[in-house]
Amino acid sequence: MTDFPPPKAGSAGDGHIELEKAYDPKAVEPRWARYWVESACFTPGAPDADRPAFSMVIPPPNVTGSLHMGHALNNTLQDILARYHRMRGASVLWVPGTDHAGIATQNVVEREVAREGRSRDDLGREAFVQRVWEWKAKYGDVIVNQLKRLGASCDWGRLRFTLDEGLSAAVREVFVRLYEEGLIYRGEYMINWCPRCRTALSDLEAEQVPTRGKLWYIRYPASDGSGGAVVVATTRPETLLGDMAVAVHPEDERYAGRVGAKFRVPFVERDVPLLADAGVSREFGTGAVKITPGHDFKDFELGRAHGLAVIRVMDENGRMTAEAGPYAGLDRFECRERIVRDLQARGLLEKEEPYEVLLGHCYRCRSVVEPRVSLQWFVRMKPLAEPAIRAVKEGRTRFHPSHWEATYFDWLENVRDWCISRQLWWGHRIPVWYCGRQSGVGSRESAVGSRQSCPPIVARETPSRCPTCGSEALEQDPDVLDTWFSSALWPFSTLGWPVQTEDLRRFYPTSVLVTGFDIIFFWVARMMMMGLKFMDDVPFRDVYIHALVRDAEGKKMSKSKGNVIDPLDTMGEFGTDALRFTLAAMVMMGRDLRLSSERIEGYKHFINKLWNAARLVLRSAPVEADPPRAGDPDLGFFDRWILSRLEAAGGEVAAALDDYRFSDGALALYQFAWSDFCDWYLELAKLQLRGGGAGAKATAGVMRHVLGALLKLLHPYVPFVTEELWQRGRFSGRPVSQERLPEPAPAFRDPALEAQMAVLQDVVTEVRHARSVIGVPNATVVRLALVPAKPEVGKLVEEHRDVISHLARAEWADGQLDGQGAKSFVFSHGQIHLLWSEARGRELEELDKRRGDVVRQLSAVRMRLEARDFVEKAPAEVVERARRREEELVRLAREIDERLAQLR
RNA sequence: GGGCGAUUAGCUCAGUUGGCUAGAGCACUUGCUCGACACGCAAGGGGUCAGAGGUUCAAGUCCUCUAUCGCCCA
Repeated sequence: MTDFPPPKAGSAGDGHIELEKAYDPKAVEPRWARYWVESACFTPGAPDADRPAFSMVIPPPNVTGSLHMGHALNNTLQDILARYHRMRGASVLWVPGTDHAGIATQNVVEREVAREGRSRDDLGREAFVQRVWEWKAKYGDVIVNQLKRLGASCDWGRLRFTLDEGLSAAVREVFVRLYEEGLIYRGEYMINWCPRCRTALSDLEAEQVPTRGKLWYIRYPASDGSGGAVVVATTRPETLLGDMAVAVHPEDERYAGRVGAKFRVPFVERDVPLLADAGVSREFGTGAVKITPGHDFKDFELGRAHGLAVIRVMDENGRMTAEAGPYAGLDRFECRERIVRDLQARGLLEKEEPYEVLLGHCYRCRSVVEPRVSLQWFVRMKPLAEPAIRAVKEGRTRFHPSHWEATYFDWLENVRDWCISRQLWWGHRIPVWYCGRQSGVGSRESAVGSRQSCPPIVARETPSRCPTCGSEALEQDPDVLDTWFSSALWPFSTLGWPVQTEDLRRFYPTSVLVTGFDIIFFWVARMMMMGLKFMDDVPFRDVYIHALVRDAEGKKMSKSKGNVIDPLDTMGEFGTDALRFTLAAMVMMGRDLRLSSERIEGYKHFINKLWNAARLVLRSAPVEADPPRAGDPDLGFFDRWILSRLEAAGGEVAAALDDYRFSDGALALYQFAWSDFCDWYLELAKLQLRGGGAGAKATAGVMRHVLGALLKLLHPYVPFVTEELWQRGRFSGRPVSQERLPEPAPAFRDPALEAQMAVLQDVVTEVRHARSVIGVPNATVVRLALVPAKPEVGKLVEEHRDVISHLARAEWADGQLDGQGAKSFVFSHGQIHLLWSEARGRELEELDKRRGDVVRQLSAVRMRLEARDFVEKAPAEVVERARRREEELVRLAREIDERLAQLR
């Protein structure tokens, strides 16, 4: 392990340490980020029977990417878990890596090449792929470095890339085995095609977006020259060039008797039959629809059922083919306009009306995708989906929050086969070879009834000759696999599979996957399928699904809207810890999180507060101060109180994080640190230290102990400031990231004492309130008398007179102050009298106001107590509480009335 | 069309299996250079828990319906 970064000067040298007045994250964070990476302290270490394994794989960001708020959230949450479990003593492995992101990366490099005035075809496949690798070598680490800067405690030595050798071997192995088992097949089907990217897409990659379009009503004249016609409604008139039929619902009387008649498709002058098919909706348009088996999903199926031929009128660039007759060579959208114009000219356009259509858009380039018949590779999903459904039903993998299971089931239960081939150059080349020069590999649209005589060779190792005929003229399938195909293997491919590694044995299944709901289908479900298929076990025990980061108005952040909050800017302005804590505190189960820089600034203040609390502790309590022991008689009331509160806070954080309630843990620590520790304990500790003696020594020990424990508990959330303070405070010779979280120490828990403290806090607050009401200046020490409502309160107040007097800036008057012009206040624990006659106070209004509250509450409590069945049916304890409350309110009312009578 | 999730203070959100006076942060008002911190301290104002009905001794919490908003799938 490398040495700590050099400590700042400024220590007093006698065990008391002086810190700067304010925390400066910029001066601290880069140092620790570098140290954590260089010291390689986040490796899981050697196997150890005493240390349970905790593992995660990072959702690999695209190599083209740069850190956005979604990454910041996702990785902050993972890092909290990693650091928390590491500090709980687990052997933690968090595997980092990046994704080659086929289309996205290819697009980026294509644009780069285009700036040189060339296309990828100009370069040729090999040279282009080489360019992409060069690009990756140059820019591929950008996001990795940003993750390091975020503090992500990954085992950076195990950084993986989906196109690495090992991961490629995994991809080949999976492909071959699925092929051998008949779960991968090649066939000619309707797929989504992006004419811009010139590749097939899976169903998921074609996003259905409601789009404003039109519905055109087109007349197809009867072929018999009778002058009859059928009118069809369509949103895509240009496809009529590929029409092979017109279809109606079999029970639609409007077309009764006309089924079987022929009609003429305009422009191509093709005679097509009127078919009856129950799949046709009678409500849509005229009830008659055109059937284009080559360019529509439904029509393709319908065409198969009725034995219609498939013709393609559009090519891979979205241009019209020779089959489009007079329109050949036109772009698809231009063609649509021309067709509509020409229909109008021929009087074949009945009408057009506005219509909202669901249009598939390429999820990478936003182009409108075209349904297109082509020869592609597919994964048969049903047999893989079934075990994935069962694993979640049986609770072998659990979703958090669990309602996402419904989404998961819904997709898997209706899943369709997955088109996995992509007509790209950047990715895992499909491990299939075809024998013979004439195999027609390149033309994926003519392979039906292909001339090749030898079966395709599907192999893990690149073959040198055809096993069937011995020919050496082999050609590899030109396509690459869908990027998500390799992502699906990520939980085991990163651990070494197909080699049976030690890592696989130790860390598979991983403990939890942390990801956003938007990739449940794309990624989570597919990993489940592949993990169960090839590892015979689920890939992760838990799936924690978090929501999206939005702007303050709840809108999705996007560059075009200009509402993006850049995590890197934020980290520079407020500090990484502030950003991390904000994200963790705001992430509520399954709900979007509305981020604003005000919010982050607020938590920056918290970090500074922590810094200053440490500043006080480190300057006041020497390094050598002994940690507290339960039962030590030197421990004061308030020492025991803060130790008890610390126990509670530690327990809350652990319970919260074990349950993925990140925000509950964060808020518990926020409350503990700010309210309990700073506002109350440290103020009391100052007093205690001034008293000197054994009590002061014990308090110094408690101050350091609680600060140390707080730093550990906060460390998973805010690693930088805690690491800095741990080191500056000389808490141990190791980084806090390598420390163990405090073990639960139930001996320090003391709920009865906490209840007493709550009474004291009420008393102090009440005196402060009274001062404020009657306008006593802050600096003035006021004379105070207190009449306790109960003997216990009196005893408690007596024991802590000095403390109350200090915190409330008051000095005790002996005996009553009545009749000396004192102002009086009535509250739950008694009456307060303040000697203050200078200014006209607002005592009367205050008493009146309080009287109103008391009367209202009293009537509510009485109503309950007098209700017929309450006393009989409610639990005894609830009834008892109500009775006590009633008594208290009666007393308050009486005392307020007495006082008011005196005053009036 | 099917599904999921919301609706609580000006804003963003908590609120376990129904049970004390519905909480927090931010914002707001007032007063503060008391030896950690103005990135702060102290005190305070602010809510018919979307609406209607029901179950119950008791509903922000459970059930039904309505309204509005968001997301996913087709």
